[in-house]
Amino acid sequence: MSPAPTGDRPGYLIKRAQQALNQACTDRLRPLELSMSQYAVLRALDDHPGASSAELARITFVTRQSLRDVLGGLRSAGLVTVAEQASTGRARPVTLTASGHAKLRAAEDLITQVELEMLGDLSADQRRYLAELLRTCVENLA
Amino acid sequence: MSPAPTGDRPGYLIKRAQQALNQACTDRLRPLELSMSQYAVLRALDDHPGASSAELARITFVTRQSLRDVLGGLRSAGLVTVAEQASTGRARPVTLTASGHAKLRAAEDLITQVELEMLGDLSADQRRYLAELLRTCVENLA
DNA sequence: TCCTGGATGTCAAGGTCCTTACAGTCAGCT
DNA sequence: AGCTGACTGTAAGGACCTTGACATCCAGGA
Repeated sequence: MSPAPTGDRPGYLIKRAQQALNQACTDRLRPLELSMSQYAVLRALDDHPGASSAELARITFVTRQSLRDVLGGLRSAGLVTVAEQASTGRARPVTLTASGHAKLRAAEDLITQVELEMLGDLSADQRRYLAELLRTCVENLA
Repeated sequence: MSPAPTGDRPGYLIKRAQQALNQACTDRLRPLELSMSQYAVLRALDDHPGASSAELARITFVTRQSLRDVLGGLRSAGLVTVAEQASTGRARPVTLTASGHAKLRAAEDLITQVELEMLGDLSADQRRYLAELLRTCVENLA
């Protein structure tokens, strides 16, 4: 039994797809001066208003320390604000600013378009099935 | 038309799957003192013996500069050697050492196992279909 | 022959992410 | 009250990746 060729392995294909998608999104987001990491945090913040840094880290599946780096950029860009006072414990709520909201909406349009291009002429059934298979993969690894 | 929930978007799922797979592989490779980036280069080098640094960069879809960083680690770990003399132009062939080969074989076994876990009880048809859909996505973005 | 374009290697700087480590805060239990 | 454990924020250092820039080498055409 010879192993499958590199280009046919599921791991390679998933990495490859994510790489291509990330590249395409990064390119589209460049005019907005927004990185994919920053976009992910804005998105998480929109879904969970007032979340703390640690919460955002869990939501985006990175460490608190990584998120701190990204949050610094978002703060200095004026897209988010961090409360001075902790709500509970040491956790300080982070909130989107008006320009943060605007930037997010603009970014979402671009990202949505890239996703549509990626899916191309796949049928609704195929799209659902792809999502289903990927969810299964994630669950199997958890 | 409200946009799809974040967790249902294809982009999110692909990123999520890659993140989970990468995490699992990184954990398994830790005992070997080998990173996923290093594994990718060893694999590319096994498929393309004597490739130059720039060639390896193209194969692994990163920049020459990125590959240089990874190659430094592989060199100091004694897993690869870089020819002193350029073969043509400035391109110097990189080759796997004996311990590089051994390390790669050990790593491949671990990675293969992780991939099998990820696919779980998916049928052969489902696996082929997943690969097919991912390939289509990559092509649509190219 | 010259010289222009393409490819390669390299340096520098910045962004994102990780591990390891430490300090402050709170809830629950003794 | 005092302690312990869990959570949060912070810091330092390293790995990986990017863009931009520069020098070198080779092939092909004016």
